[in-house]
Amino acid sequence: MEPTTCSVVDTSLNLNVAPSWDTVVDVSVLVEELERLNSENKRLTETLNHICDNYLTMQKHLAQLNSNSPDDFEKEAGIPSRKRKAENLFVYGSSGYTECSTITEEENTIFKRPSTSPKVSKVLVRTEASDTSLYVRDGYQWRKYGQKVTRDNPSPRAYFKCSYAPSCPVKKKVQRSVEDPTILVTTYEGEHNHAHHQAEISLCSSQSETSGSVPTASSPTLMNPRIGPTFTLDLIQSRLVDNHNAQKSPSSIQQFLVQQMASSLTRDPNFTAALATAISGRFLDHTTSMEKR
DNA sequence: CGCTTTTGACCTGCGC
DNA sequence: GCGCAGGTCAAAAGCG
Repeated sequence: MEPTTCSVVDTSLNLNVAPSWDTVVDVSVLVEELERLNSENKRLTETLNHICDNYLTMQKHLAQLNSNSPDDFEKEAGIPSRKRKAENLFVYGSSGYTECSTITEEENTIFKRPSTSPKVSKVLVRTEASDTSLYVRDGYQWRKYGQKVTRDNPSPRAYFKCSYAPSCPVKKKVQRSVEDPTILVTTYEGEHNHAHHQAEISLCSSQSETSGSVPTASSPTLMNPRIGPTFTLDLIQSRLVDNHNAQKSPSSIQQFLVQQMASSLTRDPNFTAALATAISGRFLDHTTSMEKR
Protein backbone atom coordinates (compact mmCIF):
# COMPACT_ATOMS: atom_id res chain seq x y z
CA MET A 1 0.00 0.00 0.00
CA GLU A 2 1.45 3.24 -1.03
CA PRO A 3 1.60 6.17 1.37
CA THR A 4 -1.36 8.38 0.96
CA THR A 5 -0.58 11.70 -0.56
CA CYS A 6 -2.52 14.61 0.71
CA SER A 7 -3.34 16.85 -2.21
CA VAL A 8 -4.70 20.26 -1.42
CA VAL A 9 -6.97 21.92 -3.88
CA ASP A 10 -6.76 25.65 -3.92
CA THR A 11 -10.35 26.84 -4.04
CA SER A 12 -9.59 30.48 -3.57
CA LEU A 13 -10.18 32.92 -6.38
CA ASN A 14 -6.60 34.06 -6.06
CA LEU A 15 -7.63 37.60 -5.30
CA ASN A 16 -4.59 38.11 -3.07
CA VAL A 17 -2.24 39.72 -5.47
CA ALA A 18 1.18 40.79 -4.26
CA PRO A 19 0.92 44.50 -3.57
CA SER A 20 2.91 46.77 -5.73
CA TRP A 21 2.66 50.29 -7.09
CA ASP A 22 0.78 48.88 -10.06
CA THR A 23 -1.87 47.28 -7.85
CA VAL A 24 -2.36 50.54 -5.99
CA VAL A 25 -2.96 52.17 -9.32
CA ASP A 26 -5.33 49.29 -10.13
CA VAL A 27 -7.44 50.18 -7.10
CA SER A 28 -7.93 53.72 -8.32
CA VAL A 29 -8.76 52.34 -11.74
CA LEU A 30 -11.26 50.00 -10.15
CA VAL A 31 -12.86 52.83 -8.21
CA GLU A 32 -13.09 54.83 -11.38
CA GLU A 33 -14.56 51.85 -13.19
CA LEU A 34 -17.07 51.35 -10.37
CA GLU A 35 -18.19 54.96 -10.63
CA ARG A 36 -18.51 54.64 -14.34
CA LEU A 37 -20.61 51.48 -13.95
CA ASN A 38 -22.79 53.22 -11.40
CA SER A 39 -23.49 56.12 -13.73
CA GLU A 40 -24.14 53.70 -16.57
CA ASN A 41 -26.45 51.73 -14.33
CA LYS A 42 -28.39 54.91 -13.58
CA ARG A 43 -28.60 55.71 -17.26
CA LEU A 44 -29.80 52.21 -18.09
CA THR A 45 -32.38 52.36 -15.34
CA GLU A 46 -33.72 55.60 -16.77
CA THR A 47 -33.79 54.05 -20.22
CA LEU A 48 -35.62 51.03 -18.88
CA ASN A 49 -38.21 53.20 -17.17
CA HIS A 50 -38.68 55.06 -20.42
CA ILE A 51 -39.13 51.77 -22.25
CA CYS A 52 -41.66 50.59 -19.66
CA ASP A 53 -43.66 53.76 -20.11
CA ASN A 54 -43.67 53.37 -23.87
CA TYR A 55 -44.61 49.73 -23.54
CA LEU A 56 -47.54 50.43 -21.26
CA THR A 57 -48.73 53.23 -23.53
CA MET A 58 -48.59 50.94 -26.53
CA GLN A 59 -50.35 48.17 -24.65
CA LYS A 60 -53.19 50.53 -23.71
CA HIS A 61 -53.39 51.74 -27.28
CA LEU A 62 -53.48 48.17 -28.52
CA ALA A 63 -56.27 47.26 -26.12
CA GLN A 64 -58.31 50.15 -27.49
CA LEU A 65 -57.70 49.06 -31.06
CA ASN A 66 -58.56 45.47 -30.29
CA SER A 67 -61.90 46.55 -28.93
CA ASN A 68 -62.80 47.53 -32.48
CA SER A 69 -64.33 44.87 -34.70
CA PRO A 70 -61.66 42.32 -35.62
CA ASP A 71 -63.92 40.67 -38.20
CA ASP A 72 -63.50 43.57 -40.56
CA PHE A 73 -59.80 43.06 -40.73
CA GLU A 74 -60.18 39.36 -41.24
CA LYS A 75 -62.11 40.13 -44.37
CA GLU A 76 -59.60 42.72 -45.45
CA ALA A 77 -56.68 40.38 -44.91
CA GLY A 78 -58.40 37.68 -46.92
CA ILE A 79 -58.39 35.19 -44.11
CA PRO A 80 -60.74 32.42 -45.13
CA SER A 81 -63.35 31.17 -42.77
CA ARG A 82 -62.83 27.63 -41.68
CA LYS A 83 -65.72 25.32 -42.03
CA ARG A 84 -64.28 22.14 -40.56
CA LYS A 85 -63.12 23.28 -37.18
CA ALA A 86 -64.61 25.85 -34.92
CA GLU A 87 -61.81 28.09 -33.74
CA ASN A 88 -61.36 31.32 -31.94
CA LEU A 89 -59.85 33.95 -34.20
CA PHE A 90 -57.55 36.47 -32.65
CA VAL A 91 -56.56 38.95 -35.28
CA TYR A 92 -56.14 42.65 -35.27
CA GLY A 93 -58.72 45.08 -36.40
CA SER A 94 -57.85 46.97 -39.52
CA SER A 95 -57.05 50.14 -37.63
CA GLY A 96 -54.84 48.19 -35.32
CA TYR A 97 -52.91 46.73 -38.16
CA THR A 98 -52.35 50.11 -39.71
CA GLU A 99 -51.09 51.53 -36.47
CA CYS A 100 -48.78 48.62 -35.79
CA SER A 101 -47.26 48.74 -39.22
CA THR A 102 -45.42 51.85 -38.13
CA ILE A 103 -43.16 49.68 -36.01
CA THR A 104 -42.31 47.31 -38.83
CA GLU A 105 -38.73 46.14 -38.68
CA GLU A 106 -36.46 44.58 -41.21
CA GLU A 107 -37.18 41.00 -40.34
CA ASN A 108 -40.68 40.47 -39.09
CA THR A 109 -43.11 42.45 -37.05
CA ILE A 110 -45.44 40.40 -34.97
CA PHE A 111 -48.88 41.69 -34.27
CA LYS A 112 -50.65 39.80 -31.63
CA ARG A 113 -53.78 40.00 -29.65
CA PRO A 114 -53.93 38.43 -26.24
CA SER A 115 -55.96 35.28 -26.39
CA THR A 116 -58.54 34.24 -23.90
CA SER A 117 -58.72 30.75 -25.39
CA PRO A 118 -56.11 28.14 -24.59
CA LYS A 119 -56.55 26.42 -27.93
CA VAL A 120 -56.28 28.48 -31.10
CA SER A 121 -54.98 31.92 -31.88
CA LYS A 122 -54.05 33.80 -35.00
CA VAL A 123 -51.12 36.12 -35.41
CA LEU A 124 -50.46 38.46 -38.29
CA VAL A 125 -46.86 39.01 -39.21
CA ARG A 126 -45.68 41.65 -41.61
CA THR A 127 -42.62 40.68 -43.62
CA GLU A 128 -40.40 42.28 -46.18
CA ALA A 129 -42.01 42.42 -49.62
CA SER A 130 -39.02 40.54 -51.01
CA ASP A 131 -39.28 37.87 -48.35
CA THR A 132 -41.23 34.97 -49.83
CA SER A 133 -40.51 32.44 -47.11
CA LEU A 134 -43.17 31.14 -44.75
CA TYR A 135 -41.03 31.34 -41.67
CA VAL A 136 -42.07 33.33 -38.65
CA ARG A 137 -39.56 33.93 -35.88
CA ASP A 138 -41.57 33.60 -32.73
CA GLY A 139 -39.20 32.20 -30.15
CA TYR A 140 -39.93 28.52 -30.56
CA GLN A 141 -38.35 25.81 -32.61
CA TRP A 142 -40.63 24.52 -35.32
CA ARG A 143 -40.37 21.58 -37.65
CA LYS A 144 -42.13 21.87 -40.94
CA TYR A 145 -44.11 18.75 -41.74
CA GLY A 146 -46.22 19.76 -44.65
CA GLN A 147 -47.19 22.35 -47.20
CA LYS A 148 -50.41 22.63 -49.10
CA VAL A 149 -51.94 24.97 -51.63
CA THR A 150 -55.42 25.81 -50.51
CA ARG A 151 -58.34 26.58 -52.73
CA ASP A 152 -59.01 30.16 -51.73
CA ASN A 153 -55.40 31.32 -51.57
CA PRO A 154 -52.75 30.99 -54.30
CA SER A 155 -49.92 31.04 -51.79
CA PRO A 156 -49.18 27.71 -50.09
CA ARG A 157 -49.94 27.02 -46.47
CA ALA A 158 -47.09 25.61 -44.39
CA TYR A 159 -47.66 23.30 -41.43
CA PHE A 160 -45.29 23.29 -38.45
CA LYS A 161 -44.97 21.29 -35.24
CA CYS A 162 -43.10 22.47 -32.17
CA SER A 163 -39.83 20.56 -32.14
CA TYR A 164 -38.34 22.00 -28.97
CA ALA A 165 -40.01 19.35 -26.81
CA PRO A 166 -40.89 16.05 -28.47
CA SER A 167 -44.12 15.78 -26.55
CA CYS A 168 -45.22 19.36 -27.25
CA PRO A 169 -48.57 19.21 -29.05
CA VAL A 170 -48.51 22.74 -30.45
CA LYS A 171 -48.89 23.18 -34.18
CA LYS A 172 -48.94 26.23 -36.34
CA LYS A 173 -50.04 27.03 -39.85
CA VAL A 174 -48.51 29.85 -41.85
CA GLN A 175 -50.00 31.29 -44.99
CA ARG A 176 -49.72 34.59 -46.78
CA SER A 177 -52.71 36.85 -46.88
CA VAL A 178 -54.56 37.04 -50.18
CA GLU A 179 -55.01 40.79 -49.95
CA ASP A 180 -51.54 41.66 -48.75
CA PRO A 181 -48.84 39.07 -49.54
CA THR A 182 -46.46 40.80 -47.16
CA ILE A 183 -48.61 39.63 -44.27
CA LEU A 184 -48.15 36.14 -42.92
CA VAL A 185 -51.23 34.74 -41.23
CA THR A 186 -50.02 32.38 -38.53
CA THR A 187 -52.44 30.10 -36.71
CA TYR A 188 -51.30 28.51 -33.45
CA GLU A 189 -53.08 25.45 -32.10
CA GLY A 190 -52.60 23.95 -28.66
CA GLU A 191 -50.47 24.82 -25.69
CA HIS A 192 -46.75 24.47 -25.21
CA ASN A 193 -45.94 22.05 -22.38
CA HIS A 194 -42.48 23.49 -21.92
CA ALA A 195 -40.89 26.83 -21.22
CA HIS A 196 -39.69 28.72 -24.23
CA HIS A 197 -35.97 29.40 -24.49
CA GLN A 198 -36.30 32.95 -25.64
CA ALA A 199 -33.07 34.23 -24.15
CA GLU A 200 -30.76 31.82 -25.85
CA ILE A 201 -32.68 32.17 -29.04
CA SER A 202 -32.58 35.88 -29.06
CA LEU A 203 -28.85 35.87 -28.74
CA CYS A 204 -28.53 33.75 -31.83
CA SER A 205 -28.42 35.31 -35.19
CA SER A 206 -31.64 35.12 -37.10
CA GLN A 207 -30.75 32.26 -39.37
CA SER A 208 -33.55 29.98 -38.44
CA GLU A 209 -36.97 30.89 -37.25
CA THR A 210 -36.02 31.00 -33.64
CA SER A 211 -35.96 34.48 -32.33
CA GLY A 212 -38.29 37.20 -31.25
CA SER A 213 -41.32 37.37 -29.09
CA VAL A 214 -43.55 34.46 -28.42
CA PRO A 215 -47.06 34.44 -29.71
CA THR A 216 -48.83 31.33 -28.66
CA ALA A 217 -52.24 30.13 -27.74
CA SER A 218 -50.90 29.15 -24.37
CA SER A 219 -49.39 32.48 -23.49
CA PRO A 220 -52.23 34.90 -24.04
CA THR A 221 -50.45 37.84 -22.54
CA LEU A 222 -47.08 39.31 -23.20
CA MET A 223 -45.87 38.07 -19.89
CA ASN A 224 -45.01 34.43 -19.33
CA PRO A 225 -45.00 33.49 -15.67
CA ARG A 226 -42.94 30.40 -16.33
CA ILE A 227 -40.03 32.48 -17.43
CA GLY A 228 -40.43 35.48 -15.22
CA PRO A 229 -42.18 38.63 -16.25
CA THR A 230 -39.23 40.92 -16.12
CA PHE A 231 -37.07 38.97 -18.50
CA THR A 232 -39.80 38.39 -20.99
CA LEU A 233 -40.77 42.00 -20.83
CA ASP A 234 -37.20 43.07 -21.43
CA LEU A 235 -36.92 41.06 -24.59
CA ILE A 236 -40.15 42.34 -25.95
CA GLN A 237 -39.10 45.82 -25.09
CA SER A 238 -35.84 45.32 -26.84
CA ARG A 239 -37.80 44.63 -29.96
CA LEU A 240 -39.92 47.69 -29.49
CA VAL A 241 -36.97 49.92 -28.80
CA ASP A 242 -35.16 48.38 -31.68
CA ASN A 243 -38.05 49.29 -33.89
CA HIS A 244 -38.25 52.71 -32.41
CA ASN A 245 -34.64 53.49 -33.06
CA ALA A 246 -34.65 51.76 -36.41
CA GLN A 247 -31.58 49.81 -35.36
CA LYS A 248 -31.84 46.86 -37.61
CA SER A 249 -28.53 45.05 -37.50
CA PRO A 250 -28.33 41.84 -35.45
CA SER A 251 -25.26 43.20 -33.68
CA SER A 252 -27.21 46.16 -32.33
CA ILE A 253 -29.90 43.80 -31.11
CA GLN A 254 -27.29 41.74 -29.33
CA GLN A 255 -25.72 44.86 -27.91
CA PHE A 256 -29.02 45.96 -26.53
CA LEU A 257 -29.65 42.52 -25.06
CA VAL A 258 -26.26 42.62 -23.36
CA GLN A 259 -27.19 45.99 -21.91
CA GLN A 260 -30.50 44.57 -20.75
CA MET A 261 -28.74 41.67 -19.07
CA ALA A 262 -26.21 43.98 -17.46
CA SER A 263 -29.04 46.18 -16.24
CA SER A 264 -30.90 43.15 -14.85
CA LEU A 265 -27.77 41.96 -13.06
CA THR A 266 -26.99 45.32 -11.52
CA ARG A 267 -30.58 45.58 -10.30
CA ASP A 268 -30.27 42.17 -8.67
CA PRO A 269 -29.48 42.79 -4.96
CA ASN A 270 -27.80 39.38 -4.65
CA PHE A 271 -25.51 40.13 -7.55
CA THR A 272 -24.61 43.61 -6.34
CA ALA A 273 -24.03 42.29 -2.81
CA ALA A 274 -21.70 39.59 -4.13
CA LEU A 275 -19.91 42.12 -6.29
CA ALA A 276 -19.51 44.52 -3.38
CA THR A 277 -18.19 41.72 -1.17
CA ALA A 278 -15.66 40.68 -3.79
CA ILE A 279 -14.45 44.23 -4.37
CA SER A 280 -14.32 45.16 -0.69
CA GLY A 281 -12.54 41.88 0.01
CA ARG A 282 -9.91 42.81 -2.49
CA PHE A 283 -9.58 46.28 -0.99
CA LEU A 284 -9.11 44.73 2.47
CA ASP A 285 -6.49 42.35 1.13
CA HIS A 286 -4.56 45.24 -0.33
CA THR A 287 -4.72 47.35 2.82
CA THR A 288 -3.66 44.48 5.10
CA SER A 289 -0.80 43.65 2.77
CA MET A 290 0.31 47.26 2.76
CA GLU A 291 0.13 47.39 6.56
CA LYS A 292 2.32 44.28 6.89
CA ARG A 293 4.93 46.00 4.77
C1' DC B 1 -24.42 11.39 -39.81
C1' DG B 2 -28.26 13.52 -37.98
C1' DC B 3 -31.55 16.95 -38.54
C1' DT B 4 -34.57 19.66 -41.49
C1' DT B 5 -37.11 20.52 -45.62
C1' DT B 6 -39.60 19.09 -49.63
C1' DT B 7 -43.32 16.94 -51.78
C1' DG B 8 -46.38 13.41 -53.46
C1' DA B 9 -49.50 10.15 -51.47
C1' DC B 10 -52.73 9.08 -48.23
C1' DC B 11 -56.23 10.01 -44.59
C1' DT B 12 -60.23 12.37 -42.76
C1' DG B 13 -64.19 15.26 -42.34
C1' DC B 14 -67.84 17.76 -44.48
C1' DG B 15 -71.37 18.93 -47.94
C1' DC B 16 -74.31 17.29 -51.40
C1' DG C 1 -71.57 7.04 -51.25
C1' DC C 2 -68.88 10.30 -53.70
C1' DG C 3 -66.10 14.21 -54.41
C1' DC C 4 -63.62 17.94 -52.61
C1' DA C 5 -60.46 20.20 -49.67
C1' DG C 6 -57.69 20.46 -45.61
C1' DG C 7 -54.46 17.99 -42.82
C1' DT C 8 -50.82 14.50 -42.05
C1' DC C 9 -47.39 11.05 -43.18
C1' DA C 10 -43.10 9.49 -44.71
C1' DA C 11 -39.48 8.74 -48.08
C1' DA C 12 -36.10 11.28 -50.50
C1' DA C 13 -33.17 15.12 -50.87
C1' DG C 14 -30.55 18.85 -48.92
C1' DC C 15 -27.49 20.78 -45.67
C1' DG C 16 -24.08 21.72 -42.08
